[in-house]
Amino acid sequence: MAKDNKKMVEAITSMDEDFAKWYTDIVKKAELIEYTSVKGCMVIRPYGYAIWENMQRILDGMFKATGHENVCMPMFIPESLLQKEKDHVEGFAPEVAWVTHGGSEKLEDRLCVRPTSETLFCEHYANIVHSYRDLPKLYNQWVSVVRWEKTTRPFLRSREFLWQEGHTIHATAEEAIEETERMLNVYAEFCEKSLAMPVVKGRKTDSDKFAGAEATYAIEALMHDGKALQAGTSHYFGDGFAKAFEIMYTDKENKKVYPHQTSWGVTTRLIGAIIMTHGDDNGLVLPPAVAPIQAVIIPIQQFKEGVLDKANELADKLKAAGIRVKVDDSDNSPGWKFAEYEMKGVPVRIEFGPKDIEANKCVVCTRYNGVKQDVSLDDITETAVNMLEKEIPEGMFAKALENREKHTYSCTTMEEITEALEKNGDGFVKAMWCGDEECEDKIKETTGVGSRCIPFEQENLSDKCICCGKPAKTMVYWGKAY
RNA sequence: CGGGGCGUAACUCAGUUUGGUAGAGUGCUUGGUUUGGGACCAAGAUGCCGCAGGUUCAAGUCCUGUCGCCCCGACCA
Repeated sequence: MAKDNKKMVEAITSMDEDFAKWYTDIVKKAELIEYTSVKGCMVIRPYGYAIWENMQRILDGMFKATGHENVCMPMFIPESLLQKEKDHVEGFAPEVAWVTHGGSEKLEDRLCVRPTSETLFCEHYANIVHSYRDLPKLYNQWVSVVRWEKTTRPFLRSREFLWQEGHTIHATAEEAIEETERMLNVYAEFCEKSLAMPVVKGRKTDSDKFAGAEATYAIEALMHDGKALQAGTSHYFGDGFAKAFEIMYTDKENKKVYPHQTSWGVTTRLIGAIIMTHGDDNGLVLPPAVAPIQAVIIPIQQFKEGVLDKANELADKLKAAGIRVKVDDSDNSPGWKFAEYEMKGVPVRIEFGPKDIEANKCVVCTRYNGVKQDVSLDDITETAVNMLEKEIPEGMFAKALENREKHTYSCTTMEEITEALEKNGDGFVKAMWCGDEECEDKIKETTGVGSRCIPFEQENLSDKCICCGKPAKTMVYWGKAY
């Protein structure tokens, strides 16, 4: 009886039973976040924040390697500045938070808390860009932004969230377009290599474009429940913002011309993406590259002479190889610890007790597939490094890719879409499209799936639009989205 | 913004139908025994029953209002 009660308290809801509940169970029980008294604003706890710090470190290195510099813009935007670009303000105004008072005094011009910083960068660029010699500027910032969302969910949609926003300005359209693509590729590489999460690269349809952009590119990932998640975006602005903000430079021919801009971003939503891509009914499963703890050592019969000492020695050995390792010498039972670190998604667990010491080995268990094996202490460093750098990320990627393939359906009629979704569950639908927004809307209305992106990797499934039957222009990925 | 659900201990919840001393399990603290899949025994500490009014001799329970959170839709990273 006591045992049943315990299960009720400790267990997480299974994915099949209620995916949304499973998700919130995980973010709470893996100690990633805690709710606060402000809706949509969460405490990112040390374990969750450490994941973000690891993401930051890797991405920031990639940004620096591609020539970018970090800056920091203010968090307030005067209303007049936000309104300079028409589409932009229309897109964001409905969800901005306003500061109306300074102390007890009402502000003449109210200030919005940045929902994104295009306008701030533009104002700044107008001041510092004068000559072709000033270009390009390849800037990025790591900050938080605020969007007053109605429906909020930890990591996936919060009112304040952490992100990086890159903002670049270039002499030519070609250069800016190249930058847009480069950064999308950086994101894709990061997701696939560091997060072991397969993504589809493509362009957004016009109806789904960023407010003020000429073209929006995105990487789309498929979550375990068959819903799509936009994992990163990269926008090409052309010279639209430059015109609105009067940014001009003098070119080599001594003519005043408009520069071309881009922006691109990823957010803490990626943590949500990891949860929903790799997680299982035992909890979180973290890709080694971003796991705060990569290997946890669980001493067995730790009260016995020498066990803890040897465990710490083993930890030191692994640390020396650059592995983030923890020895859990708390007085919880081994079984409790197994469950705890599974919940927290630690990629590698090492069980280590008297039997192992005697046999000069340890028991290594990999989180993503649950496989347990004996490894000689002579080989443990090499084995662990290989697991963390190669075997686990590759295995996780393959598993995620398999799930995506299983839930990707090529369809040539509307009925096929409905059938596929009903029979196999939500997922990506590949179908041809004429390019007409009316058809886009109609497909969503009748089948429930919206356009996710026009993938760069095109396939010719048919010559006709799945909706109207007119000649098709492109193949589109459709899906239900987060 | 529409629909649904919920606010009682740190957590999960019972108690509300029919008003009458504030409950359980888990967790926490202390001591002991345990340790290869969420161990066991014993002793403890913990409550503005979301908030504000009202009805009543008496309100966690009834009435009115209000705030918040979660889930599902529509929209958005």
